Amino acid sequence: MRKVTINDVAKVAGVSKATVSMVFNKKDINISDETRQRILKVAKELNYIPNSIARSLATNKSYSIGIILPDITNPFFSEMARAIEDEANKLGYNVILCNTDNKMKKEEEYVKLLISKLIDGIIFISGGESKKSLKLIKENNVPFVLVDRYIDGFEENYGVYCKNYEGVVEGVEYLIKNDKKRIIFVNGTSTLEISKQRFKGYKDTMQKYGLYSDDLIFEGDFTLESGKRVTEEIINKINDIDAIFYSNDMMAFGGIKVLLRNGYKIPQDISVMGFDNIQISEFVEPELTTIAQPIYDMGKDACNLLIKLINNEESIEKTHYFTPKLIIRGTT
Amino acid sequence: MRKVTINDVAKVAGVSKATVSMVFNKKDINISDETRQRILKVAKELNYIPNSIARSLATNKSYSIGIILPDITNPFFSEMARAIEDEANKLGYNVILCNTDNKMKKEEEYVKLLISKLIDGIIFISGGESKKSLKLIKENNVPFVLVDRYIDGFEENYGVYCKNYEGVVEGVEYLIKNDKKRIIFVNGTSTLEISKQRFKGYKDTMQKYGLYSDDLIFEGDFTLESGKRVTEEIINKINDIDAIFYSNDMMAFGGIKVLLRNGYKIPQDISVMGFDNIQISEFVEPELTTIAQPIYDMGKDACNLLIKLINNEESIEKTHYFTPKLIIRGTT
DNA sequence: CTGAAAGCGCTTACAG
DNA sequence: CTGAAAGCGCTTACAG
Repeated sequence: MRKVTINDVAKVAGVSKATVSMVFNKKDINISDETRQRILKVAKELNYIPNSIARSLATNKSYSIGIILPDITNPFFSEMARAIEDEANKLGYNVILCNTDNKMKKEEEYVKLLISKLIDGIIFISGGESKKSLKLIKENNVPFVLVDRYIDGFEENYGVYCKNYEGVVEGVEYLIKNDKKRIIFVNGTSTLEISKQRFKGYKDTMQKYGLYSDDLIFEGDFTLESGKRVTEEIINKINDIDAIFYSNDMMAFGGIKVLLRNGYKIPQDISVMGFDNIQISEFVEPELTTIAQPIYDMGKDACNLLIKLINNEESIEKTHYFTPKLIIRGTT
Repeated sequence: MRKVTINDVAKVAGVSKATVSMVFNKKDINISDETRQRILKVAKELNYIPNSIARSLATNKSYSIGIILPDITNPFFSEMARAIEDEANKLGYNVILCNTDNKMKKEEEYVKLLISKLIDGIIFISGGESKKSLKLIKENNVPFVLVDRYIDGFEENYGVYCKNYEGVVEGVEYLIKNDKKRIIFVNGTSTLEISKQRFKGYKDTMQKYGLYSDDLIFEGDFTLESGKRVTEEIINKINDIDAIFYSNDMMAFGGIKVLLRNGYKIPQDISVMGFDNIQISEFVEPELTTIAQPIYDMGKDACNLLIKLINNEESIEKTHYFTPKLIIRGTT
């Protein structure tokens, strides 16, 4: 059961394969309507599915993009991936999924793989410095868009980010306006640029109101587990806490568990705020007050940007900054 | 900046491209160690990355598999996808992600796309009957493995499933043993085979103990929203509820919210049980008692099975059934 | 131990 | 309006 090829269609329709090719690629201005119809009919009868691998080899275009991210299991990334895939599909591209677990080695291997598959472009949510990977990508002239995670030295590249600093400022201002004074900040992995930005937003705002103090700062790694661990540490060490600002939602969930189990009432005893607004923040009870990143829009935008790059539509703004938004729910 | 090809490597190394090809494909038994080393060295210097599109065209193998699923944003599927991608990657394959939203039309379009990309195999988590899609897949001799969702008329095909019936039986038995008598069952989309199996597990067990009654049955569609909606209906209609068995975790989360908001204490007033054991079931407080599907193992197994099929390793069991397991947590 | 040549299924100037 | 031919970058018998 050999697959039917363009040759089969051409033979049956009594034309050359060039003509068939043109019809299928809509470069058929010069082909008589009669011929076109005949070709289309034959192709249908034969259940012809064009071999896009052969096509890619000839055109040097794969209509595939790669999406490199730490872990699809993390709701933030799965929502992002969903947005990207939706948009890519709409524009005729499909998406190769790559989970890196923030490992530089895995990133690099995936990049090589993607290049070897003649990928048209890459959406890259980096797990760290990603030096070698980015070098490879650039050497091979593969268009790419960085998302979410800033990378040192790549400020000049195409990227879609969130205004982390402003988001945290808005959150802290809100807490302070509601008479919270002792506001703990739980930072994420402190080597990441986004963590630095979020922390700075907190620090600047607290200092502005004369509320800053070093001993209010703790550090997790963006995981639920770390949220639990840090929160236990917090309630052992610190008295009279008014609120805890977790720099992402996952850590906030972990924190809420620990607080509830230790008899704290949320928000009566302690207010809790997160960052991201992943879907689950509405699952927990009370629902999480958080700084919402427009995750879907960011993914969609990143994909659009990438595909514009692929099509050589230059002269576009290189970096896009999305504005996060305070969403007040039950934990404050 | 043309990409470097096998020809470039061959020329610089002073050999034919056939020799280079053989070295890169480990078919180099016949090649002198000296030549091999020289080729490898040149390749490295030139940063040669083989063009696997060309390779695919020549070998009719893409080392890509497609994974068709309803929605990567749903934690059950993202955990599954993660398992599949991990395993695929380990075996040298990569994964094209396809979200269908349970739409038959989207499934079909993706199948065509995957076939045109010479995909080696497909992992198919169907969103319904999927007749046309499966017909296409079969006509084109693409190996495939069904996962999670049974499809009528395809019992004879390769598939990886969970023993839904047994799982629910175990859960209901457990509730009954703990003196629950009025046990509500919230079914999922009732047209799906998995829903039928889960419902039957409930019905048989309840009848066995003389506890069955039609008015204890409700129906959602596996979404959080439907869990909320149905639960509101339940507390308006039914008195003296001992427990609610939701046929997946997402609906249970929705239900828990509604129960808590209406002043019910869990598990003191009402016990709650879910099905799946997605990661989030540990995020909520109290943590969800649920029937755990071995999601990761199932995904891993499905991927392994598929790749065996791709390699023509026949004589394997066609259908794999995984046994779910009761996990007792805070809601019972 | 290595090379020349055909072929995978397309696309794309070019010629007519 | 349509076809012949070259080429995309590999692999794979086959010959020596």
